[in-house]
Amino acid sequence: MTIEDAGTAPTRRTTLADVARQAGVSTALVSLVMRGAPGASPANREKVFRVARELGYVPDSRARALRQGRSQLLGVMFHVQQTFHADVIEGIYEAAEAAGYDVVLSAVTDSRSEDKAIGTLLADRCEAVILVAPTSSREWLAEVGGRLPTVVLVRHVRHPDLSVVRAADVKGLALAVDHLVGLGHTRIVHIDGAGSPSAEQRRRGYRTAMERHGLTPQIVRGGWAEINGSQAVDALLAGGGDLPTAILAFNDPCAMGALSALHRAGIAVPDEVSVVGFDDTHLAGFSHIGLTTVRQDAGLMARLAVARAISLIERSNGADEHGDGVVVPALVVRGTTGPCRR
Amino acid sequence: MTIEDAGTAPTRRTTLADVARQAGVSTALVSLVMRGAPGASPANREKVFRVARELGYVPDSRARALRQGRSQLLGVMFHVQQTFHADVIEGIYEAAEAAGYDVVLSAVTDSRSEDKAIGTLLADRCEAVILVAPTSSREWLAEVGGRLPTVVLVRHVRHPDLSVVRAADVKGLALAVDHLVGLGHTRIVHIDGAGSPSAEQRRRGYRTAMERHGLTPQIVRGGWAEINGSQAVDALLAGGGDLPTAILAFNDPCAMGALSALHRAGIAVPDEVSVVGFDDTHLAGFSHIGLTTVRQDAGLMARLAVARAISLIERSNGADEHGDGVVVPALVVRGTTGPCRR
DNA sequence: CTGTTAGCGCATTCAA
DNA sequence: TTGAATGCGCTAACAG
Repeated sequence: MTIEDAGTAPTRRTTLADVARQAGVSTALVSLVMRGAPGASPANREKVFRVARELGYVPDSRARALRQGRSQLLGVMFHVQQTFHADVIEGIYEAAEAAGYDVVLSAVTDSRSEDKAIGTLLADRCEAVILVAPTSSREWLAEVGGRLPTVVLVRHVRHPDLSVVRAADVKGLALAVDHLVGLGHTRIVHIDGAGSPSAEQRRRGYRTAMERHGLTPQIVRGGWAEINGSQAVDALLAGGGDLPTAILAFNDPCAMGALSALHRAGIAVPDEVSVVGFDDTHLAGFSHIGLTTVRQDAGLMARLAVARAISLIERSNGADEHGDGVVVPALVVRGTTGPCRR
Repeated sequence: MTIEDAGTAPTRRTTLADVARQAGVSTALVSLVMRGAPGASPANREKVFRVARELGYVPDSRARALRQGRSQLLGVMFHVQQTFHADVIEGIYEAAEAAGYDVVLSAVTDSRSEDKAIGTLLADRCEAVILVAPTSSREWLAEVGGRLPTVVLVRHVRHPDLSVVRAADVKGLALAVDHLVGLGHTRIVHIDGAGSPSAEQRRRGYRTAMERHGLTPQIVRGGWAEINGSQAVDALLAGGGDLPTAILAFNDPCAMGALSALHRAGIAVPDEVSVVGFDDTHLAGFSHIGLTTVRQDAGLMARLAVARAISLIERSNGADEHGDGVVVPALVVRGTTGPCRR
C-alpha cells in the first residue's frame, strides 16, 4: 500500500469547468461552444475558444460519451501482423469518419487473444464491432453478435446475429485456377490457410475448379504467414515426388514465403513453377517479381462493413438486416505466373 | 433533426446497478466483487459473479476511469502501413499489460493525420503517449510533451519535455557500410528516407562511415515505403551513369522496392548489386532472397518505451527523467549482399 | 442568448 | 459485511 499509491494520476487535466471559470461564463455555454452548437454570442464564442486554447483544453471523450448515453464508437478487432488488415483499417477510418463515428482499434497479437481484444471493445462500450478475420468459434462470435451489432469481415459464418462482409472466395480461386490452366498447367497445388478464416472456402473453391477442369486437386497444409508458405514448399520438396508446375497460395504473405523457399531451392519462378497469391496487398506489387494474385478490394469491404455496422446501430428494430455482403474478387496478373514449360 | 435522431443507442447495456438489483445486493458490493477487492462474503461473491455472467455484464471502462480520476491508459500513435510498427505494437501490448496498463491505439493513415491521431489520444485521457516514428514538427511534439508524459520512438528529438527511445542509427549505418566495404564495394549509394524520422541521422551515419573509408558518399532521395525504393532505383538507372555496386536503403520496405526495381531491370542481386535494408522486419527473412539488414530490436524498444512512459506517469515529480534510451543495432547478413564483382 | 440543475455508470467515502 | 450518499466531466433540459 505504499508503493501502489505512488502511482496517482499526473497533473490534473483542465476541464470544462476550468475554462468556464477562467472565461467567466457557465459550463453549459462552454459546452455549446466546444461542440459548435448554436446558441452563443460571437463575443462569448470567441472568448471561450481563446481561453480553451490558452488552457490547452481538450474535451474528455469518456465523460461526453457517458453523459450522452452513446459512444459513437466503432470497435475494430484485427491482427497486427496481417498486412491486409492494415489496408482494411485505412478504409474503416475513412468510412467511419465520414459517417460521424470514431474508431477504436483492438489488436490481436501472439500474446493477446481475440477474446481479450473483443473484451476491451465491449468495455469501451462500442456501439458496434467489426471483427476482421476472426478465428474464434462460431459460438463465441454469435454470443458477441447477441450483445451488440457485429460485422464479421473476411470470414464465412452464417448466423442470425452476425453480418458478414467477405470476398467470393470460391470464385476467386476459380479465377486463379482458370488462369493457370489457361497457361497450360495441370499439376497445380494449393497451399491452404490451415485453420484461418476463409481457408475452408478457398480449399473448396480450389477443389471445385480443379475438378471442373478434370484435374486432380492436391492440397498441402499452410497458413496465413510467410513462414507457412515457406515451410509448405520445403515439405513439397522433401516429399521426393516431382514438383507441381504451379502453386496457389492461401494469401499473399503465404505466397511470398513460397517464393522465398523456391528461390532458396534454386527453382525459377515462373519458368519452372508459377505462383499465385490472394489479397493483393500493396506488398504484392513490390515483391521481387510482381506477384500474380487475386485481388479483394480492402477499401470496398471496409466501406461495406462500416455501412452495415451503422445501419445495424441505427435501426435496432430493422428485423434481420443481416446477410452476407459479398465482394467480387479479380485476378491481377503480374510476373509470378507464366506458361507451363513441363 | 428527423434523420439525425434516428441514430439512438441500441438496447441499453447492463450496468452494475442491474446486476445489484438482480442479485439483491448493493451496487457497492457488486463493485467490490467485480474488482476482486476484499470485503464480500464468499456466498455473495459467488452470487454476484453468477448474476453478472447471466446478464452478460461488462464493466464500463469509461465510467470507471472517470470515477477513479485516472484511465490507466497508454496511448500509442503509429502508422498502419509500417510493418515495423506492428512489431513494436506487439511489444507494447505485452509490456503494458504486465505493468497493469491498457493500451489505446491510434493509427495514422493517408487520410488521418498525426495531429488527429494524437488529438483522439488526448481526448481519451491517456496518462502517457508513445509516438512511434512521428513526423510532426519538433514544436508540436514538444507541446504534446508539455501536456502529458510523452515517449518518442524511433525518432531523434532533443527536448526537455520528450523522452526518446531509438536505435543508434549512425552506428547502424556504419555497420552496413563496413560490411559492404569488407566485401570490396566502393561505389555504395544510400537511398535515404527523405523526410522520415531518423532519415537525417541515417544519412549522417552513412556519410561519416563512407568518409572514414575514404569513399565518396552518394545519396538519392527515397522514403519509407516500397514505392520509394523502387522509384529511387529507376531514377538511378535512368541517370545513365554506371550503377553503384551496392545500395543501402533507408529501411526494409524501401530495400524491397529497390530489389523489385532491380529485378525488373534484369540486374542480379547480389551478383551485380548488393542491397542492405534497415529494421529487420519479419518480412526481411522471407523476401525472395533473404534481405541483409540492420536489425533494431522492436520488442526491446517497446519495453523501454513502456517502462519510460510509466516511470514518467508515476513520479510526476522526478525532475527530468527524460533522456535518450538508445538501443544498439546489429547487422544481419542474409542473401542480398555478396562480394563486389566489379 | 445565458445560467442552473440533474444525472450518465461507476468507485469511494462513511455509517450501520 | 453491507448499503446510502457523493461526485468524476460532461451535456440535455429547463428556467431566466
